[in-house]
Amino acid sequence: MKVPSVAERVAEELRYQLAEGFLVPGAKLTEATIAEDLGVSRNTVREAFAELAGERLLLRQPNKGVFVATLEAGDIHDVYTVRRAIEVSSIRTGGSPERIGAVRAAVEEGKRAAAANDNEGLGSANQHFHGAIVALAESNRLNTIMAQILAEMRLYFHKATMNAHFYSDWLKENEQICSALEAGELERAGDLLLAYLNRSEQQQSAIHGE
Amino acid sequence: MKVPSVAERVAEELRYQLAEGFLVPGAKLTEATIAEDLGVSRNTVREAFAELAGERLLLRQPNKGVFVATLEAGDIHDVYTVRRAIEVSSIRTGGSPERIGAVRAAVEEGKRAAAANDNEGLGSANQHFHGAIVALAESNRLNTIMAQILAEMRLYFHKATMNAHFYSDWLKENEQICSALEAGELERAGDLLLAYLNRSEQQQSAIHGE
DNA sequence: TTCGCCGGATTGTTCAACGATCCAGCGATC
DNA sequence: GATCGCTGGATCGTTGAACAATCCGGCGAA
Repeated sequence: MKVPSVAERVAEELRYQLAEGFLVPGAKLTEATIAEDLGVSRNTVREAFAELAGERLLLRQPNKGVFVATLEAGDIHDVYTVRRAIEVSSIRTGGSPERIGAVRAAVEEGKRAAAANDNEGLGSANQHFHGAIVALAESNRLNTIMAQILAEMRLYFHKATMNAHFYSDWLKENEQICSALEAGELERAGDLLLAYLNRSEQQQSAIHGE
Repeated sequence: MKVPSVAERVAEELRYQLAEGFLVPGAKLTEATIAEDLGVSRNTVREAFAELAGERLLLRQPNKGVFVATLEAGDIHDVYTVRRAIEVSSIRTGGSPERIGAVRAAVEEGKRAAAANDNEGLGSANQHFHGAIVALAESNRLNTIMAQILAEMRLYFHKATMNAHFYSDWLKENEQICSALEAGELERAGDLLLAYLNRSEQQQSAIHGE
């Protein structure tokens, strides 16, 4: 029976287009255009913009317009700093068996995607994996923070910048991390995860502007 | 020369009133009333509401209105889970001498407030202390997350719930943490900070609903 | 007492308008 | 030929009014 508000649906549609890469970083979004395209009022678009700007997906420049967020110098390090903080902290809490099961499920999802040569599926499986790790901490706030970070990464590090062998390493590593977690070796799981995040940051830095 | 937008100023005014306790948790904010009080349009108020709702300071209930956020069951644990993740992680990065100096400055600020019996000052000094710790990591995103968490805590754990001896313990502890940080004993500093956060959570849980 | 309906109040959304601000282009000046 | 300043058009920021949808409290009927 619940019907999300129009503004919410507009935000959702924009989020989708951002994740799919239909809107590339730096692109300008004109209020009137979006309003007309989606058959909605300019004020409503405005509200959606405010929401997405709060999530750092859009950048609002007063009197100039809103633009799809672009990667500034230091942003990569910034994002990974947040991930190190919340992912490592979360995995070290251990988590309930159900939550650990969700992590395992994400690992298996990745294996299936790899077997099917589904590059797209590999990406989302990896995101599910890291989302499941944060979920171990049972904190709504951490979960939403992580969801925003993952949305940012989908935007910045889009399919174009992702090649297949990029994921292949992760699979083995995710498996190791998950095994350590299941075995209760929280210290080791945290160390493995931290090492992965550090290496991933290096790779991304090397690919992008550096 | 930069003039923040009207919506931004409205949001700022509401943030102030929330921090000062003029607006208590659970209170209803009627769009028309706020608009008239601040001499601003209803649409503008709406935009400010959206922003504050994104910061979890206000809760939006569709077709019912916006209310000052209230502490739900599990929220205390949730907030402290976030703090443990980002504060401990930040302090373990060490940080530049300038940033460490900022932490030291916050400690001294607390001492002065204690000497002057300035209860109000003690509270903000403590917030500066923890903000400075997060700033060690040099991450804009972590800083804004922490700022939001601190705003939430100002709202929930307001002066009324704070008594003087609540702070007195912290002073010595902050001093110890800061000393360990200055000495480069990052592990110990992190452990001390973690212990403090755990104890603080227990205290708050005991005071509130439990 | 409980149920259901009604009216007032508030929200969700749209629309039209106007001043403020920015930007590109163009001409004038050095 | 390059720089400066102006002008016009486009877009944003904000307002005010309007109307449907929804919620809430109260009142009457079963």
